[in-house]
Amino acid sequence: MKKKLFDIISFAVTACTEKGLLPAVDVSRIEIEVPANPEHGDYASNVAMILASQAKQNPRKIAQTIQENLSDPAGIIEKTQIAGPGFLNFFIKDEVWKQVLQNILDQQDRYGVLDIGGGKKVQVEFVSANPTGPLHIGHARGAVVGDVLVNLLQTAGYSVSKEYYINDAGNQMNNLGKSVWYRYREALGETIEFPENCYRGDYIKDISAGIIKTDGNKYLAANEDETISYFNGVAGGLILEEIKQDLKDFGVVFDQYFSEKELYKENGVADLLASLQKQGFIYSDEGTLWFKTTSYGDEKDRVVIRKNGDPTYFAADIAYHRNKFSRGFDILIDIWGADHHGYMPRLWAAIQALGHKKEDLKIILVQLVNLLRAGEPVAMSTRSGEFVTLREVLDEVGKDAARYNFLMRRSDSHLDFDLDVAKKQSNENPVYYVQYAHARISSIIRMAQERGVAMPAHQKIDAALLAEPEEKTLIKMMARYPEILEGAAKSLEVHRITFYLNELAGVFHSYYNKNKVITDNNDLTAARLVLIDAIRVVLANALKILGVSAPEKM
RNA sequence: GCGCCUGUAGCUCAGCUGGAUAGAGCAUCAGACUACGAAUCUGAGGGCCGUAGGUUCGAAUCCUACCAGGCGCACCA
Repeated sequence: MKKKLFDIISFAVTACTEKGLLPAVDVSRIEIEVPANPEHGDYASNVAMILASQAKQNPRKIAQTIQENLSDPAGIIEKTQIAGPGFLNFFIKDEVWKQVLQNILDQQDRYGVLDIGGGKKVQVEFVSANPTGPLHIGHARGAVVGDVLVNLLQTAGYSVSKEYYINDAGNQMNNLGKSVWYRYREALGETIEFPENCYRGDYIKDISAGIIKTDGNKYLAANEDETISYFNGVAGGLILEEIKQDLKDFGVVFDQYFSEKELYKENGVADLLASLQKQGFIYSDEGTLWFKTTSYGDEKDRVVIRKNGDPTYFAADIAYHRNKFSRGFDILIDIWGADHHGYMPRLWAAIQALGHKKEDLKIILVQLVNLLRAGEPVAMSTRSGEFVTLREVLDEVGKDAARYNFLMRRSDSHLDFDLDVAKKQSNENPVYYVQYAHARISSIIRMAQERGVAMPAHQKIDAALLAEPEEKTLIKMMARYPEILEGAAKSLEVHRITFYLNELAGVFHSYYNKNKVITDNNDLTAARLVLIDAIRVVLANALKILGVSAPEKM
């Protein structure tokens, strides 16, 4: 709809220019928006105000000139008006709005599918937690945001792949093996002073107990380094499997798990660094290799090879991102916890050195979750083993409520997650509000069938009967659903869908309380059944993007 | 000290990338089931959009400086 109006307006502006009424002007900056106040029309454009400075004329006068030169071959405009400082307001004919009901019910679950992505290949990398312990509630937010973003971009016409980067080549993994090793010896009777940098969670004890069960105490006599390295692999594998299962139950299934170790195969990292050094992006200083990230705006250069010869995490990450691009992705999206924000400039520097544009790597920061219990902050740390796992939240709050909860806020705003409130599973939880609307509609349709009123063919209803204000509002809101998705996809802001859903459900509930769907008037009943069926489709489509179920009964 | 994020109703947050009279939910108060599902609805109160300047037809939104909170500032990941 916006697009149609944009064409009409720019056509009119061109006509004015040709007639010499307006100088040649740039039309690209004009905007078409939905006014907050319905008295201002269905859509409003700021053309005249934008053009005012270019054309050096009074905006209201320009608006009038444009208004007089509008042509509307498809006949969608009921009337136009000039208002305020020079807005050009458009009122769309009722018949045009009613047409969206047909569109929705013709397209069903395809309604809202867009082609703005043009099939471009996008990769979204998220969660990517080290397999040193189970996922906790802090990881859950990033998991949901990433998963929903993928769904959204797919709906918008991108070809999207979701990837989990397994950070399994560094010190932390070694500490994991060590932790298991200490617990192993402890379980076999030794008294152990547990080191500071080891993981203390109970899951470590479970893993060592498992090893004892199958292999007994034979590692006590074995080479310690080899044993730790072996335990490391065992523990990492087990934990990763658990992570995958937790994510799956949370509705998140990755297309690809990528191990950091892959990058080191066939000297991959070293070769890349050598070639970058040849190009002058890397220099050596007393046995340390530095990447010149400052030449791309970072505040200081960064080490890639330490004095002791070991590559840094950053070195591997450069190789990783080159690997991603080499797989043919046009756009990369990384989702990080906001505490890593300081890392952004150096990674952008790296991909630019590799010949890519900064815009080709988008980084979404997800603020950390502030965990509360009855209003009191809860300290969390993987190392100490004090944390609330994703699994616990899933078991107690449920997938739908947990996911919806994380989608209620912009990702870069801080989020308080109060366990006592979330676990209550009360109607304070907004997810039920939306699901209830869907269940209610399903129930009405069921009821109609029980009373012998079949769902009418949507092409045959008399849409003019839908004359209640709420009915018009509902239809217009549904017509805007694709525009909401487009805005969310372009800005990578998934929370917009959530807010849209709340609003749509709200208008429906209000409508429901004022009007009966099943009435004595057969034509009216038919029209209203079609209306609510369309609402049901839109609710279900949007909920599907969020990965939240649309129940027919609750 | 430097950098990033945030500051909007008592609380938790939106505000469509600069638009018309700043909106929801929760909480408070007053109402609505012999009606397709009351997990719902109707109404009321509640605001110096952190502060001060600037940009322009127009600012919660953009710029600058302060203030407050969070997070970073490793040859950790």
